[in-house]
Amino acid sequence: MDTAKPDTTSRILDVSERLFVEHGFEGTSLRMITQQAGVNLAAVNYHFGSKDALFEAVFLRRLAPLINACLSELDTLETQPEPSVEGLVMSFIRPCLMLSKDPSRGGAIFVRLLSRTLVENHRVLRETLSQQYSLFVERYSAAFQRVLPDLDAEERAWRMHFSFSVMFNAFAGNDVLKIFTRSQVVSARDPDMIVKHLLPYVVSALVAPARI
Amino acid sequence: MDTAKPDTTSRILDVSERLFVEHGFEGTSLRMITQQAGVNLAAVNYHFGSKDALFEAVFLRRLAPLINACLSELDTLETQPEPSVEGLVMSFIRPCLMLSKDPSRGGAIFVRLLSRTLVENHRVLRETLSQQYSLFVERYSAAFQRVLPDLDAEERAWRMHFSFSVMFNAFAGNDVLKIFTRSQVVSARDPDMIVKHLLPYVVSALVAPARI
DNA sequence: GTCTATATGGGGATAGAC
DNA sequence: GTCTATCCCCATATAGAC
Repeated sequence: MDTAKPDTTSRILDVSERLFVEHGFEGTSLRMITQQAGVNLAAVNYHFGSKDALFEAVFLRRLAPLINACLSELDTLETQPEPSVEGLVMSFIRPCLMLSKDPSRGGAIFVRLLSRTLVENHRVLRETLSQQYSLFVERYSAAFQRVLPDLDAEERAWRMHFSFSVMFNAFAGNDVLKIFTRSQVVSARDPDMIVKHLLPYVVSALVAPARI
Repeated sequence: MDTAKPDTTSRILDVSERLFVEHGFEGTSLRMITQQAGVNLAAVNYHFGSKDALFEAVFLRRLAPLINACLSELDTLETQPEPSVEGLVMSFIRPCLMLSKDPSRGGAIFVRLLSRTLVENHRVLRETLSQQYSLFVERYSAAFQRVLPDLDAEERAWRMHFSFSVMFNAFAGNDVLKIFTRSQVVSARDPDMIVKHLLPYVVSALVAPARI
């Protein structure tokens, strides 16, 4: 078993990922990071150049594999003669599920970080990443058009928007009802439990006949 | 027309609400707030005591009216012999819509702040507010049980969870797909447009027959 | 690559005059 | 209630020894 501690760069990335999601970008100091990573304070600037660049590196490490897994699922789906709505939804859920079950727990944390950074509307998502992965939305838009051809484009776009919203928040573990109650209504941490209820919910909403 | 500038306390609250949602709690300094509000740096500590207390005050000003509007809608609903799922969903949407259309724009900003603070998992939502408004979840849980009696409790809780998640994020203007594309898939800023598509989406998912 | 020491600036909070 | 001036702490970043 490999119990040797990873190199400095990885240790910083792992700790940063956790601290950024816990305290946010502004709320996390280099002192917290380097202390918990067991490295010297100057190490972040030596290895990454700045706190901003470190933040970006945290994303670049995990986002590409996630996107590529989704695109690969879409490739497979497109070879099928009659792709189902379930299949399309699962092409997004499956990679998220994979992340959520990451034994190192880094993946599960990353989805939360993505969610938090999205709501923070941070520069790294607005600029660096959005232009890099716009293909993702194009491919999914086309795929949704294929499985839901009877909806007009506007209604289809909204259902897609809502569906990604609920799926993403489910995996990020965002529980709106937590605002109003200490005890959670659902035990939203077991990924398989999430999917068991999430998939039928989203599919039902997507395939509902259009209102007149 | 009343063009007189509001008093110092209100000005600080208005500016804080906007800056907190824009830059987050940690990313907003008292210097930014007092400068934009056109008041002295010491004013925040004089009127609110601390930055933490100011943050809490920003919430307390708007959350109580929102909750009370929802509870009042539920009261009305419970006088009806056969409340519909649409009616129940609208009992949450209507007060959110009212906020989103607040002519001073403060309300619309507040929903975003609520969303951001939820994801930040800030102390003020975890401690101060959750115990104060746990009645909200109890009332909605009971109401969902009444309109969806055929679902088992677990499935109902999950559907309720997902529904609040998608509704709340819709009003907060959170667009997951923005991560991957500069241009938004939907023009998510017109509240009426949101509701026109949101209500059917949520209702379809809620009323779908339970899977075997 | 790693460390210590430090430069430089901004943060929240407050004392005390007006 | 409002202002100035200031305290003290912690932030990021870097210089330079090892």
